[in-house]
Amino acid sequence: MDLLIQALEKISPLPDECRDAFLSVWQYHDVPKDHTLLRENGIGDQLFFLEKGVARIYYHKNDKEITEWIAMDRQFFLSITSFFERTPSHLAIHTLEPSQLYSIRQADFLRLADQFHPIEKLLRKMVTSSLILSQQRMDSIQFESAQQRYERLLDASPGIIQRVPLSYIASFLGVTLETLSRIRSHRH
Amino acid sequence: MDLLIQALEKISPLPDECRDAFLSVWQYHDVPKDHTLLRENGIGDQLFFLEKGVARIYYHKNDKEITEWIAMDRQFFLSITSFFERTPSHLAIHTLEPSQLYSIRQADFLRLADQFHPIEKLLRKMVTSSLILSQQRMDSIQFESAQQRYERLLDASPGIIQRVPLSYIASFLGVTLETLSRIRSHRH
DNA sequence: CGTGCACTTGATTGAAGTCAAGCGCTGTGG
DNA sequence: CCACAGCGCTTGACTTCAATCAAGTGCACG
Repeated sequence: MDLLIQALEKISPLPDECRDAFLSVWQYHDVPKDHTLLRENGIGDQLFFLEKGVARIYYHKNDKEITEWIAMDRQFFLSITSFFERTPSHLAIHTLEPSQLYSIRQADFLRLADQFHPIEKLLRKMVTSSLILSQQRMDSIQFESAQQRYERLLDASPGIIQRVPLSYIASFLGVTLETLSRIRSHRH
Repeated sequence: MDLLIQALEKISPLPDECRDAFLSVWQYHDVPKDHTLLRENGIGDQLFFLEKGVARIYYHKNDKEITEWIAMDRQFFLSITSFFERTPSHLAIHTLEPSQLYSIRQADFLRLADQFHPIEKLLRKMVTSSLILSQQRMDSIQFESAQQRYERLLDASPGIIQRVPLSYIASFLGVTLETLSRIRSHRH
């Protein structure tokens, strides 16, 4: 649980008494590669912390699979679209490597936030960073070419190419697999 | 100040003692049409509440003007990009009608959030709704045609066409003025 | 009565999607 | 041990949506 605690403290420090209450509502999962952690069961209202491994959040939209997020070691991640009841049907999480991760239910998080000011603050900061990421991604989709988005991704997550199939990366970048392939061939 | 209080209470109720402290840091502005409220002065880290009127937040990106948001009566609005120090240079706010509005500095908001749990919660909820909006908009940009985005806007803000020049609406929708014009001519 | 602004219309271009075929592994059954 | 099936990725031809560039219209106001 050390890595989780560290990551939390980095966002916003928690006094001991509420830290214990908070940590107790996280669930640990140790799963193999290609494991489907969540599947269309309506319980997508969770926040995750990936201690080690690679995971992918995706959902279906008009029979197409959309990769909403790819998380790697020591990242928090959530399906923004379903954490806040705008639930797209069919949310799923799927590991791409053997992974260890923690999850917390939204309801538990909110209950503790009501009870403890520092947890409310932590939550606010987490939502804020999600918002910033969301804006950056929107900006990227709106104003950058697929080429630039790809280069930005390589920059932000070096090594992702080795660990994640291109088809998922393409979907995450919002382009087709063919387009991604062409981007990769034109620039070395 | 009644409309502001009402709008705040609707998001998250505030006990009297912190409500007074909170309200005291809001600034009132009563400005004519075509008034530039903020202009490239680096003080874009503000949240606004538009009591009455129409306002537009925009910034410059490679010499082009990007309309980030158009707010109408009784809406909160902020430049997400600059409220959280990802500051794009040259943020500006501009009224499109005579308007009455309130503003609060980010620093004041944060200070009071630290002091009062209910204000922290209010802030968290506001950031959360921004995040949801941001996601919806991203989704819209990524998966919908310009046509569909336009129709969605008409739905969400009927009357906006009468009150806001098409060039701003086009920029807000992420298309050129010409494209918007064609969209409008093809469908009634 | 022009000058400019808000918008429209037309012609051309470009980025990415779609459909379709092909290539090179890897793993499994005969 | 080979053969072929399937997956992951590439390549090619064609289409589509929206950007760009370039005129043109019509109205508002000084």
